[in-house]
Amino acid sequence: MSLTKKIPASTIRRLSHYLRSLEGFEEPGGTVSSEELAARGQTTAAQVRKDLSHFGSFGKRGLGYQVDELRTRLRRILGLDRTWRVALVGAGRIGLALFEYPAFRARGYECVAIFDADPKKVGLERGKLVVRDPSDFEDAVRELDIELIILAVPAEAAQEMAGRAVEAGVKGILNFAPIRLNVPPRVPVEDVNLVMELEALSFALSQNERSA
Amino acid sequence: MSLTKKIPASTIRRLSHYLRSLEGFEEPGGTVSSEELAARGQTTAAQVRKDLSHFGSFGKRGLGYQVDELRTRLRRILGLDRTWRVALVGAGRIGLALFEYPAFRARGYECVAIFDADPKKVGLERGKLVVRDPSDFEDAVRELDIELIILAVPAEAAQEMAGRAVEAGVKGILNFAPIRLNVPPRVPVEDVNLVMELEALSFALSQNERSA
DNA sequence: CTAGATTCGTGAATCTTTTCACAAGTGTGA
DNA sequence: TCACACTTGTGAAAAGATTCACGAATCTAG
Repeated sequence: MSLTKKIPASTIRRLSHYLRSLEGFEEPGGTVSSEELAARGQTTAAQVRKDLSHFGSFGKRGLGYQVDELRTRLRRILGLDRTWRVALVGAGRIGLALFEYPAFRARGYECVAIFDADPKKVGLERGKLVVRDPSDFEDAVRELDIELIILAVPAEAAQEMAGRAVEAGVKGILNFAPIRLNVPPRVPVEDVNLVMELEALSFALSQNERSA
Repeated sequence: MSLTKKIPASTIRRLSHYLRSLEGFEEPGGTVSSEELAARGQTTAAQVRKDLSHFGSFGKRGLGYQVDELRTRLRRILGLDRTWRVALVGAGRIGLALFEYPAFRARGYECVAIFDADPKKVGLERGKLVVRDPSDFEDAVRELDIELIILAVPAEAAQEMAGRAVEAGVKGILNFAPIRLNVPPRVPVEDVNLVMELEALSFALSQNERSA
C-alpha cells in the first residue's frame, strides 16, 4: 500500500484494462481471482496483485476479489467517480470523432465547449454546442469551469494553445498534436500520437520481414 | 550495435520522435549533436546516443550526426522507406478520420480498401474507394496484397475480424477497439486505446486533486 | 604538428518494473 | 474440530531501462 509513492504508468494502463474486464462481467455478487483477471488482460496473476496492492488490499485470501467492490474501487482510483468538464480545441476530424465517441460521455467526460480558429467553422453547430472562436477561450474556461482540454489542432498551433490553456487554469491535456508540449509539471499531458503508433507498427513489421 | 537483441518499445517511440525533429530542420548538410536532439525531445543526450547505438554507430565524434544521413537511417530503421498496403476495417468516425489524416499517406501508408458491416455504408464512396462488405474481406486481402489493417470496429466485432485478418495473411494490426486482441505472436498489434488514455489522464488529475 | 574544445559510443552503476516464492488468511467438507 | 485446497499480499530476487562517466575520435586554430 502506498498512496504517496510513484505509481508506474504501466500499472495505470493495466488498472484501466482490469476495469474494462470487470464491466463485461455479469455476476453481480461474484468474485474473481487475480488469475482470472490476468487471463483476460495479457498479464500475470502476480502482476495483478502487485498493481492492486499499490492502492490497498481489497481481496480476500482463498477467495479472490469481490467483483462489485473492485469495480467501484478501480473507478474511484482512476478518478471516474465524478464528471470532468472538457473543452475540445480544434474541430477537425479527429477532435470531432472523439467528441462523438460514446465511451467519452459514458465515462464522465462532459464536453462543454468547442473551439476552432477556422472562421468557416466558427458558428457551426455540433450536437448541442456551437463552435467558438479561440479569442473567447480564456473567458470560457473561467465561465464554464473547464478542467481539461482535448487538443486536436495542427502541430504549429498546439504549443500556443497549450500555453494559453495552462495559463487560464486548465488542469490537464489530452494531446493529439504530434509534438511534445512544454507545460509546467503539475499539468498532466497524455499524448495520443498516431504517427508514432504507425511507426512502431511498421518497425515491428519490417523486423519480421528482415528475419524472414 | 545489436540487430538481433530486443529493442525496448520506448526506444522506438523516441526514434520516431527524433525523426520528426529532424524533419522540421532545414539545414541540408548540417549536423546535430545528441545534446540538441535531446533538447527537442524530452530526454537526455545519453539516452539519444544509447537509442541510436542499438542500430549501429552513425555519428562522428567531436562533430555529431549528419542530419540527412540520420534522417535516412531512421526512416529505414522504422520501415518508412517503402509503402505499406493498408485496409481500413470499420468506416466509422475514427477510422475515416485516420483515413483522411494527411500524415498517413505522407508516411507511406496507402489505403487500398475500406470495409464496413453496416449495409447502409456499403457502397458509399470515400475518396477514390468504395466501402465494401466484409464478406469480401479474404479475397480482397489476397487480390490487393493487403499487409496491414486499421481495425476500427466496435469491441464485439474486433476479435473476429482480427482472426480473419491474420488467417488471410495480414501482417500487422493497428487496433482502435478497446480490447486486447488475441493473435499469434508473429503478428504485431499496436493499440490505440482512447479510453485508456483518458483514464490515465483522469487518474493523474485526481492525484493532483488529492494532494491539493 | 600540437593543444584544446567537442562529442560519440559504450561498459558499469543506478534506478525501475516485473517475477518469484511463500507465509498468512479464508472457506469447505468430513 | 481438523485437514485440505485456494488465493491474497508482499518482501526479495531477477530482469529491464536509464543515467553516468570516461576513453577514443574529430575538428579548429595557431
